[in-house]
Amino acid sequence: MARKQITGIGPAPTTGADDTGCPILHVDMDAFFASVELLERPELRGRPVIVGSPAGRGVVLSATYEARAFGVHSAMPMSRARRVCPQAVIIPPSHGKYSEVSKGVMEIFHSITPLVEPIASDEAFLDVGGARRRLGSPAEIAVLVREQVRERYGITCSVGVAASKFIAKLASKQCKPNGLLVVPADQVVAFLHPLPVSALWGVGERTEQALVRLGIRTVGDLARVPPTTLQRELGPAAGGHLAALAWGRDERAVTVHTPDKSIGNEETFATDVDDPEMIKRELLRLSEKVAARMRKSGHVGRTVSVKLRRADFSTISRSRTLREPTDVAQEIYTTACDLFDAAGLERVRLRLVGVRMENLGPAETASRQLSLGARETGWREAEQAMDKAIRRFGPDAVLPASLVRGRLDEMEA
DNA sequence: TCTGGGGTCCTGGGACAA
DNA sequence: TCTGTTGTCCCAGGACCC
Repeated sequence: MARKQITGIGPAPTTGADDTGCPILHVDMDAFFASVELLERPELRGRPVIVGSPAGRGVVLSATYEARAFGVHSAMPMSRARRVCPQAVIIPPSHGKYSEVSKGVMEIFHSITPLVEPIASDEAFLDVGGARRRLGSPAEIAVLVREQVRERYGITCSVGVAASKFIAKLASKQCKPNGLLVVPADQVVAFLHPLPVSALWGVGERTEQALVRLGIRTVGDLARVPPTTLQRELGPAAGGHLAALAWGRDERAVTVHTPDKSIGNEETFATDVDDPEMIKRELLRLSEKVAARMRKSGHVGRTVSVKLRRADFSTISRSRTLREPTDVAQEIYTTACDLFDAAGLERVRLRLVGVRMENLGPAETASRQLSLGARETGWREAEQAMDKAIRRFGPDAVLPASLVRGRLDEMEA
């Protein structure tokens, strides 16, 4: 889903350009969540529609182009979106629906090439180098993808075609909505250099400010700065990365599978909370959620990380690496509570808490270590039994006692 | 005027071992 | 035995992505 607002003007959208040596497609669904919602509510077509939570502290997840015309964009606080576009129809998100459509769209991509790298529910890179003989040139394949997505799901997408992932991604962004843009290999620099520096991957608000302070506003400006200067100003990794991107150099291949590095959940309270008991109850709920996801995906993790955001939005994190990897909620929860206690934030108003497991590995490893007698508490078996009950009877079938108590408190209140 | 949730990656500092 | 160097791991924080 497009988050960055790219304002630079690229070349006119084209499908007749030379696509020799341009095997990479970046496919990006247009206003994906909003488009999916309009499938069920066609009467809203042509009207400003915002997908996001109508109550509480939320942000815009997706908005139709009619809403964007008023300045609404993804990640904007809902309160502000309502203010700038009061006539917008607001629809609460239904993630299940979006992942259904996303799954189907990814199937279309896989019918074209096995080299598909999903980067979000609504976008993916495709390497179509091996599909030319069967399906035609990359630009022809891009046309085919767009037709198939529209025919099967009635929603539009934009496709960038280029020699590298980075240029293909910029191209799809430039031709939105409902466009197709080929950037020929010999025109990469001409395409790239007029763009604002914020168009580059890795340049967010902070880095843009730092670059503007150096008098760098466009990618062309950036390209003229010696890489050593960029590395000094932005650090060795970011500086080197941007120096390469400014000349269109991006060697990354389309990667079909990247292993998960962490699994976590976080929750923003409806109102700020300073009651340690309530915060720990939330830590338990999040630990249960994270552990269940880990067991479902066959992961164990060694590092427990807790995120705490104060009412003023300042955020701290604390982590601890365990002796043995785990997927047991009770162990995660105990560690999370220790970390919370040690942070010294009792009676500090918090707006968000999060629990994350890092240092992931396959669960078989942990089972082997357990069978060697490393740790036998019975919690793992109990939680596996809980998983079974939940699969059979639904998410509320089994709850830890303290969470049941919390719910009763909420009901009484 | 207010800022979700799920992630990845990088940096820098401290501890520790070789 | 002490000191300096280097590499690795751990931890905290921040920037960035969708």
